[in-house]
Amino acid sequence: MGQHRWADHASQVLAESGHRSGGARGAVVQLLSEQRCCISAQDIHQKLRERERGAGLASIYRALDVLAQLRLVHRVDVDGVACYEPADPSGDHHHHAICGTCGRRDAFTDPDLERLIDALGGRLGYEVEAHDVVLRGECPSCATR
Amino acid sequence: MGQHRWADHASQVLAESGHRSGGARGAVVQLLSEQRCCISAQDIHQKLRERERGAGLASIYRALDVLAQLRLVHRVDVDGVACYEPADPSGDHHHHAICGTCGRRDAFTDPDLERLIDALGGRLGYEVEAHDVVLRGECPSCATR
DNA sequence: GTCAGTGCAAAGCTTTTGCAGCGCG
DNA sequence: CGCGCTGCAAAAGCTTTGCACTGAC
Repeated sequence: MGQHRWADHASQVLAESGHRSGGARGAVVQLLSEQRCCISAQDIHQKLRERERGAGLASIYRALDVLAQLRLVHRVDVDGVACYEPADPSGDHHHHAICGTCGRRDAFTDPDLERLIDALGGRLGYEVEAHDVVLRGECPSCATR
Repeated sequence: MGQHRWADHASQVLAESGHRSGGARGAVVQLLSEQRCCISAQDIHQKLRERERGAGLASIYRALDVLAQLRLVHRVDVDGVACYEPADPSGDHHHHAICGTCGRRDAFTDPDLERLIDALGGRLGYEVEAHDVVLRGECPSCATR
């Protein structure tokens, strides 16, 4: 999905659910829409400070909390810290490969994987609402070095 | 794998790598071997205190750290807290389904899933060392209630 | 004007680290 | 009888909460 589309979609959903626009939360939405992969609250804080528009750390956490409850972002825990990324409203989503050496994070999708996981939920009797897959190892750059 | 076998295996690997036995770490290994699914450091602390053999929280974290580095336990992050479980020395492993309502954790295995994930690593160019799959939703008990 | 949103500071949690003493090998 | 292990306490993150103020509607 295009970045702008998500940012617009998010603003719209926020407005429809009675939230006000502008301010710190707007900056968070804007920054999130530009990310290629998931990002932590601390990283958001720092990146916003590098721009003209700083924001309090607490406001960032509160904004992310609201966005997560509206299902506009996904939360992914990476090594004990919470990372967030825009959620595709169409339901498409991806998973992550994380390099243990350089910290690089890559996203990938796989339809077979999704089908398999759906089937698994049924087998277990679980009403599966979400699922995460994380691969850990060395990224192509680090592996050949 | 049987519980005793893992506890014995762990003790043996610890001894072979120059670690001493007994004490807090022994209690952690013993407790871990009795668990059906992953458990957090805080839970270990509390369960050990309920028995005769308490252990300092710091010692538990240090023990888990050593065990993880020797690949005797797997670390799984659940909602921002680290959980640990015995690792099968034969390489077999399982994944987790977590109920968002009651907190129940179930383990499951699936050979197809393992194969698919191995193939994915190759496609991405990653040297995959580990992977985690987490299903979130409602367990059979909560879903029908 | 009202009330959600914001920023700062303080508190809460999990996890890590420093250090002195104990005890296994 | 040395050095690893332990426990306590303090410190170091990440995240949440309290409170007064600002600004959107």
